Amino acid sequence: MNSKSIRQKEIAEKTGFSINTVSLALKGSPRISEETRSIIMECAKQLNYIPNVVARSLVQKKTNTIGIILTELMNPILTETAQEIEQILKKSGYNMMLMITNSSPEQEAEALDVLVSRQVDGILMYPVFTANFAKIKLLRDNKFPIILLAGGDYELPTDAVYVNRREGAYKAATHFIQAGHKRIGFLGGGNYSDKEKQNGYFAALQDNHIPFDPSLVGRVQSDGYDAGYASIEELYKNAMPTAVICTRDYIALGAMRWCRERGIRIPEELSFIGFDDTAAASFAEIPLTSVKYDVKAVTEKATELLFQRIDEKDKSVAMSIQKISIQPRLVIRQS
Amino acid sequence: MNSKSIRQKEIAEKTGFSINTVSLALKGSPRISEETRSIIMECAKQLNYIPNVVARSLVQKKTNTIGIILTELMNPILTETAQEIEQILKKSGYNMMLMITNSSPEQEAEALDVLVSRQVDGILMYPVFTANFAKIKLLRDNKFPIILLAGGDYELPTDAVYVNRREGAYKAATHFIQAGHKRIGFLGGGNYSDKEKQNGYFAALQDNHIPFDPSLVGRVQSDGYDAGYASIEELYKNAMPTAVICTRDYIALGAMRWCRERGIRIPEELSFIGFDDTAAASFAEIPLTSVKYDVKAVTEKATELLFQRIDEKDKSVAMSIQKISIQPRLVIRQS
DNA sequence: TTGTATGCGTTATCAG
DNA sequence: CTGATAACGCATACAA
Repeated sequence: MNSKSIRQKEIAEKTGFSINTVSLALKGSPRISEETRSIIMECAKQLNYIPNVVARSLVQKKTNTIGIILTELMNPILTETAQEIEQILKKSGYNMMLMITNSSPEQEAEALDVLVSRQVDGILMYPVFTANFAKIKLLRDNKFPIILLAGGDYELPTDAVYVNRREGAYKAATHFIQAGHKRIGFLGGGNYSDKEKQNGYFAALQDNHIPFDPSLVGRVQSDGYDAGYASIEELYKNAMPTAVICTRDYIALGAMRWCRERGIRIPEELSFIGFDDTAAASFAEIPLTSVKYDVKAVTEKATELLFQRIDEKDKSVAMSIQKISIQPRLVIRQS
Repeated sequence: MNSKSIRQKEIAEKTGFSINTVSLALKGSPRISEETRSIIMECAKQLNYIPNVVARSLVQKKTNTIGIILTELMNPILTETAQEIEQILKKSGYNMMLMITNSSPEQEAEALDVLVSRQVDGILMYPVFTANFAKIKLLRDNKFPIILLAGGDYELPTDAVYVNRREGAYKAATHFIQAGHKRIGFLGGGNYSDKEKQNGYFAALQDNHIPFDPSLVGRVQSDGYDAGYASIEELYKNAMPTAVICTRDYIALGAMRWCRERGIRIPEELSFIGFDDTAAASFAEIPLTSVKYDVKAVTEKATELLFQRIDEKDKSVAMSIQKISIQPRLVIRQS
């Protein structure tokens, strides 16, 4: 891409060897004599030769690129996911093409198409919902390496590594129950992961023989601080809970602010548990108990699995589909 | 990449046309009759043809890929930067290869090399420091499109779009001075951007004829919440400031917590201003006044400039080097 | 309107 | 140990 781009051809002409010899020498093939190798290397350095990875990818049918599809980046969990994946990939000689879907199925479909046409060696994706499962299944059927970072419960025969949100909510509810709470609220949105959490909450109530009161389940319009602030009032006034599970830390923090402004004491009058164990949870005025999403565990397992799938493409044997579930952990603080 | 990868060749054989005709028809060339075009399109759809962008890139000498180099992703400013850039690039038909340097000059150099060898059409980078300026200059001299997202003050003839941190600190200090503060502290780290802020702080003191007391400048070891918490004590006890400018919101929030735990009232006894206007600043117990880093302005200007540089490569004319400075704005809250 | 020939920069195959 | 030749999949100039 320089003004005069140096190719192997130039250094072949300069040194008098064939292009082939140059190619072999540059990648340190043992078939080339030490002497000519050093001549070629020297010349390459002098001309500031930079290999053209695009050409190499074309002939090797391998781009050393992994596509990452995320719904957004501002969610701290996904930020960390992206960062961790980048670190791991780099160590293994891969680079990362990052696509953000804004939780739009159309953008997700587009991202999949783009990545496939760019010949990425594999894809890690945090799916929007189930909208593109047909497309994903098609890829999977063609042995394309693709791992989902969520949705182990999905009815889709695809590899997935995910945090068991249902279990997280179950643990949160159980924690409240053991502390003597009887009226435990739930505040979340309508998306799939929140539904999973809600199921865990229900299960804990049921296992502990606590009757379910529908008014204890509040709905939130978005998943930010403001939404928590805006939604807690209705839940609080209608159901009078003594504890509330919120599907995101920020929702809990917003709700806690609403309480603070009205003199409702936390945790004496009302307790909270959030999800994801974000930094904000730990340094809130009243540090928030939270269900920790173990990003490192997810990214490590997911990349490991992805690399296995990539290796498999050459061989004929293939592992069966893997659904790897990571257990969440409750980080107990003062809320 | 499918089990049997469909190429233009296959659809040429199937339809009886030449590969060339197929190629032209698929990209909707007007030179192909409507009839054969629809035949070819139909066949392509049926075979689920996916173009090989790698091959296309090789011949066109254009990858439609932009490299993004960031020091990290967990810093909210950089998270937003990455997300915004992705959105803008997508609209213009580009995709993004993301590299994280962990503030290591070695990793930064490596990232530059990788991106160049991958033939990206341009690079946007948030530089670690000045370590790789020779390399960057070399690229720039070869007309490689590269825009720095920081460091307008750097002595480097390269395009840059950045937020004027010096000006931000100047505004913060002036705000305090106008509120009657005489003993204004400064809490920051030793990196380049914090130095710039410190210079703005000095300038404001000087312009308002406030004598400078070295004990008012505190040093922080990292740039997180804990660092602020740990570092405010020394500054407070040694210099007894009535207001403190912190180089990051999190530093301020940590310091504010330390004060709260000791009954120091904010803002009556001690005021704070942070930098970046992060979400955490707005919903802190005492909402934090902060110098807003206008990510959207930076990313929009930077991509615009980058696209111009990319266009220029074809033409012989070239703009002179651009240093675009974005003015920060003080978001005043209750701290 | 369509087909032929050539090239993008590299690696792979097979001789020598 | 080294060199000639053919791929990789697509796009382009030039013919027909």
